[in-house]
Amino acid sequence: MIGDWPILAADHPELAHIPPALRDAARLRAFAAGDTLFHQGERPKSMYCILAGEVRLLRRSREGGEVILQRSRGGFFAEASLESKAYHCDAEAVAAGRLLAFPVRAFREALEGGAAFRNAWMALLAREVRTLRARCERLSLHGAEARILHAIESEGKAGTLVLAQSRKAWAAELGLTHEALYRALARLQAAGTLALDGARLSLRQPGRRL
Amino acid sequence: MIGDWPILAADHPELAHIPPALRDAARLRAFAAGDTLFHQGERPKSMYCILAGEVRLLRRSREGGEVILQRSRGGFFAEASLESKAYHCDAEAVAAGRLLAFPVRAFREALEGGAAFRNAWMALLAREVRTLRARCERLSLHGAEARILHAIESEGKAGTLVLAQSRKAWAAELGLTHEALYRALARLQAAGTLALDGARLSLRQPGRRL
DNA sequence: CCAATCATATGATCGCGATCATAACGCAGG
DNA sequence: CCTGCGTTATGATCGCGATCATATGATTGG
Repeated sequence: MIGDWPILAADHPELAHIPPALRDAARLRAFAAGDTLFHQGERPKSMYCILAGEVRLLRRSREGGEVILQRSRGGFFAEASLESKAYHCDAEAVAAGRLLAFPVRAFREALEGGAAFRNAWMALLAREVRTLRARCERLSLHGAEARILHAIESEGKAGTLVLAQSRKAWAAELGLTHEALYRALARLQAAGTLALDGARLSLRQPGRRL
Repeated sequence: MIGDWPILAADHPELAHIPPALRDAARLRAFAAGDTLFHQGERPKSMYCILAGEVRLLRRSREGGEVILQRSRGGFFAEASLESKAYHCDAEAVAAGRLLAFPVRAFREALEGGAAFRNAWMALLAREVRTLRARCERLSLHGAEARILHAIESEGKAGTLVLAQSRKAWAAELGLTHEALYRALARLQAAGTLALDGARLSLRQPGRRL
């Protein structure tokens, strides 16, 4: 049982609608880099929510091939394990951190039990789908500048995006090396397309005089 | 009201769990290339499921910038519109086709009304999230061959993937030009890594004698 | 308070994939 | 049957981003 829930929920909005019963069933756990959270083939016993650190879902083929299916640096992951009888991949921590483990049974009961939590969960999934689809479109653009502009227009508000992470980490999310990102940002700024102010990226509409 | 529902459901598995009441509220509609299904700012009145054709969700900025948020060639899209008060983007048809329109109100009532449909909907969203996350990881790989192998390992069964589309269309999904895909496939086949048989792509584990 | 580490740059080189061009092939429709 | 279109190829060229290297500023921790 977790004492400082309000503090947790403040930092992690996805926890906001967790009902008390499920909250009481949750367990806080720390993990180290290299830890394995679960193995392919096991039956899902918990639903996990990453609070800090980084976890990867990966599938190993017999020949040693390793395929990363997801990289999570926060929030729920492996949401489909709620319904599935067995994991289809391994979960390995890349960087130490903390997570919340919700027993699958309690999670399902919470979903059955209250419309509020259920709707919040469906909304969370639907938002995630929307974000991911936009990210896929962005990643299938060629050229660093196109991806940057796409990100600002699709994830920012009114042409302004405030980064919640380092530019280096953002580069990885954009499918670029950090060098390519730095250079593209410099080019866009030099061209007057973009205004940079720390974590704040603002589009400056061309042809608009100040 | 739609007469040939069983035929539709056979071709579109995502329709399998739609309850009778919602089924009766659905409307079948044809659209042409260039048609606009909805505009940014409008209140969502329907939940759409594409049966044929292609629809794009896009956001237009004042400066004429156009950002594609999603490209749908089948299945539900804009799932988040169930909860939101207004669309955040336009929906435009790129290729003529047909869609099912479910009134939002009826859809929500169906979700409230029966656990079976609700669970099927949540499972559908969770599966979509999983697929999309894997696709994002794939698109952030550099190199055509790496993306091909990732796709086979993550979407195929036992090292074999059967394409449901043309290779050219698959190239777009992999974020590659068709030329790059053809060449990479030829290279992988020449190297003995991959066996090609029409729409069938099979990994041949290196070192394994037949 | 200094050392270590990481983020932020920027330069030089090289390889891969985008792009443009051309061609064989299969398939559908007139 | 032949025509036309889309898919499957393959060749040649070029530009962008990956990679390796180096340097400075910021942050953290001992």
